[in-house]
Amino acid sequence: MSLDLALAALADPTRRAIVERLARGPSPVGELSRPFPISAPAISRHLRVLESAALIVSERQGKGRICRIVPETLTEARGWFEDQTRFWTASFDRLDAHLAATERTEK
Amino acid sequence: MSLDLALAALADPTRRAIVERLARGPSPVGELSRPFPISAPAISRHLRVLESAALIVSERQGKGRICRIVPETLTEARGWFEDQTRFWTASFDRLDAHLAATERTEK
DNA sequence: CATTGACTTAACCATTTAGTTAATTCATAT
DNA sequence: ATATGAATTAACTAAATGGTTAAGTCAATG
Repeated sequence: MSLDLALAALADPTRRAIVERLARGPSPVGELSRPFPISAPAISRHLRVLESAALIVSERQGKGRICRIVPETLTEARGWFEDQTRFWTASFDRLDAHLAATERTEK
Repeated sequence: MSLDLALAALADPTRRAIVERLARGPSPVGELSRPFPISAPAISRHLRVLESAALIVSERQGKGRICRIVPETLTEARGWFEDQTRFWTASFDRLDAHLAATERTEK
């Protein structure tokens, strides 16, 4: 997975809305595009961006095309945030320790 | 917080590296920029992007400027991913239930 | 087998982005 | 008062992005 591609893809509100929709279950392209006031080609390109970021996959189904989410990619991206917030928590703990030590020293 | 701004900011590998560094503790700009092969103005603009996304704050300190992370913003962004993966888990559960129901019916 | 429906590709445009070098600000040290 | 150091602002360029309309693909249907 490329975190670059995933985060860039998710930075766009239209694409994020599409992902939010797909997290609730698969959907054909036509239905996905319904809520948005932009042209079909615009949606098509958003989907391609999401697909090259491996956030979704799609397959033909009759005339149309059905999209579904790739949960693993979302999970991996989530992992980055968890790592960072974990580090921060650790720093916070170290700060606590430092303050405690300082206070002890200054007594 | 704007998830748009936060994710767009974090989509760039240089900025993500800066955040990773700052998650471990505050740092002056000069030290932050050391690992990167780009000019000082380029770093300066990356920092401004991070700051307008509320991912970091900075304050003057003598000649230079010190940056520190804003953990809340990272936490809120993480929340989005948790929400989505939670929904996916729920869908998965529903699929389980559906399959179970189907199997029951077909028996 | 021609038509229709559902998308995608092509070609184009305006805006944003990430980088550059040169000039500027602002606080300390001489 | 001036020079030095740390970083930012200005001005510019090349590439990427998100939108448009018009044309093309491809499976199902009449």
